Amino acid sequence: MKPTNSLERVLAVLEVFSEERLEWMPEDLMRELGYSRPTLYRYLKILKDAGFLMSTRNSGVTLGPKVVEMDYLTRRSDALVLHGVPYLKELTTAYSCTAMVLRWYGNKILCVVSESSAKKPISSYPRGRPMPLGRGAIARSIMAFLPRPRLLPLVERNLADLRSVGLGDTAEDVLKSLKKVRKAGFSVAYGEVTPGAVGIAAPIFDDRHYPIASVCVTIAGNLVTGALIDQIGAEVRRVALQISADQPRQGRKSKP
Amino acid sequence: MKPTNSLERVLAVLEVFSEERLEWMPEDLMRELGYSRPTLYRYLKILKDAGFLMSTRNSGVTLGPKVVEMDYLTRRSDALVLHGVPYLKELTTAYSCTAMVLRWYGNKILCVVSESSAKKPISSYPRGRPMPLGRGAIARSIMAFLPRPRLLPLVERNLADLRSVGLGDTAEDVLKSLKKVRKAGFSVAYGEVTPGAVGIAAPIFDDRHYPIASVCVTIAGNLVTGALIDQIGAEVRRVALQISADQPRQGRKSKP
DNA sequence: CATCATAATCTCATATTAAGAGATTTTGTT
DNA sequence: AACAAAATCTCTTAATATGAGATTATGATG
Repeated sequence: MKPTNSLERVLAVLEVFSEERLEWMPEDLMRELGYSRPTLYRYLKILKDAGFLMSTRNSGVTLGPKVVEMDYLTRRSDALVLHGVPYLKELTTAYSCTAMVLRWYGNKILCVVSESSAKKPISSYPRGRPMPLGRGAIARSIMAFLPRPRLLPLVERNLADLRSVGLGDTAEDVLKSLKKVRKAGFSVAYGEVTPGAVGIAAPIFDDRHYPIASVCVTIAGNLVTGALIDQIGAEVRRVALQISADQPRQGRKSKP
Repeated sequence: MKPTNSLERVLAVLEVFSEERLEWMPEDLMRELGYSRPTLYRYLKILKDAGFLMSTRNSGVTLGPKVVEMDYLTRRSDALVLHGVPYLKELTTAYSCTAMVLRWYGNKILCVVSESSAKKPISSYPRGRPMPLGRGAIARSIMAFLPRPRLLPLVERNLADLRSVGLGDTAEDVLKSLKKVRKAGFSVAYGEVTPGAVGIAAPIFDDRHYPIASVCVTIAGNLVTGALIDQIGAEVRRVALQISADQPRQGRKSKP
C-alpha cells in the first residue's frame, strides 16, 4: 500500500487529511510523508493550482474548492444516488426514520445519500463521513454476502469490534452469525453506532451479486417492536434489491 | 495551463469530468487527453485504487467515493463555512431568502454553504455547482474590488456576458460600472442568473483586503422594493465584513 | 460450448524527468 | 532596517515514466 511511484506520491498528500487532522503545515507533511523540501513544495504547488488544496493564512494547507466541485458532480453521476432517492423517500414516508444509501469502499462504509422524516434525526453520519467496518447493521449486511475468502481477512482485521458487539468470540463464530444475517436478508443493530438508535440494513448488489453498498434505516429504539423491525427489514431488503436491479447490466470487473 | 509533467497529467484526468460529461470511456479519454493506452490505464488504475474514480458496469469511469469523503472533510475545515453559517442564519431569519457564501476560484464562483428560509428556494446553484464569472451580483461584488491589473484581463475574457447584463459596451465602461459597485460596497442583480430572483452580494476579503469570496442573498423579486434592497445590501455588506474579520490574521500569499 | 471482438494488462528498451542537496529569494516580524 | 522563517530555484544524477506491440482477460454471440 506504500506509494511506489511519483504519481501515487502526489495523491498520498491528499490521503493524510482526516477528521482528526484537517490542516497540515508543510513541515509536518515532510516528516509524515518523508518527502524532501523541494519535492513536497512541488507537489503542493501542483495540488494547489489544481484546486485540490488551498493554503490558509497561517501557511497551513487544507483541502480546496476543486473537491467541492467534484463532489457536486459525484452527486449527479452516482447511480446509487440517482436511483436511490425515490426509494429512500418511500421508506421515510412509511416510517419516522432516517434512510440512507452507503457505499463500501476501502475498509470503510460511506454514506452517499440520506433522507429523513424523523423530527430529530439521530444519525451522526452524514454524506461523506466514513464509518468503521466493525460496528453497525450496515457493515454486517454487506459482510454477510461476501464470499468466504474475501470475508475472512476482513473479519480478522476487525475482530475486536465485531466481538464487542456480540457477534462471536472467534472468527468462525462471527462467520456463523453472519450466515444467519445472510439467511434473513437484512441485519439489525441496537445502539451499536448511536445509543438508542436501531439500524436495519440490507445490501445492494452489482450484476454479479457482489455486495457493493447498503440501504439502512435508522429509527429511534422506543418507536419499534420486534415485529415492526421484521416488517421494516423486509421493506429495506426489497428496496435494496430494487436498487440493485436498477443498476445497468453487463460490464467488466471493478476493484471493490 | 497544459500539463507539463506526469504529476499534472494524472490530475488532468480528473479535470475532464463536468456536468456535461459525468462518465467517460477509456477510449474517449485517450483521445481527449492524448495519452497512450498503457499510460491511460496506468493512470486510471492509480486513481481508482485511491478512490478518486470508479468504474461503472458498462466499463465507463466516474468520480469515486474518495471525492465524497474529502468533501465531507472540506465542510469541516473550510473557515468560510465554519464562520459563515451563523451569519447566514441571521440573514435568513431576517428575510425570506436564500443566503450563501461563495468562493472565487479559477475562473469560477463556487457556493460552499447556503441557508434558506424561503418557502420555495429559487437558487439553482447548490454547494459545488460552479457559476460563470460574467453574470450575477456575486461575480460583480468580487470583481469590483480587484486591483485593475488583475481585473482587466478578467473583464476582457468575459466581456460578452458582462455586456449582455448591461454593465457597459467596452471594457472601460464595465470598469466604470464596477467602480460604482465598489463605492456602494455591495452589488445587485435583477434576474441575471435566475429569472424573477434578485441577488444582493458583498465580498469577503482576506487579510490583505483582497476579495476571495462573496456573501449573497437571493430573494424573490416581488418581495423587495428599492429601499428594502438597500437595507439588505447594507446587512449583507456588514456580514461579509464580519466574516472577513473572523479570518485568522497573518500568513503568506496564496494563488487566487 | 467454442469462437470472436473488445477491453485491459504486460514486456522491455529508451528517453525523459523526477529528485534532492544546498544556495537563494521572498515574505512577514521585530 | 535587520532578522528569521518559509518558499523557490539551480543543476546534476539516478530513477522511472513512457509507448509500440504482444498478450491476456472478459463478455458477447451463434
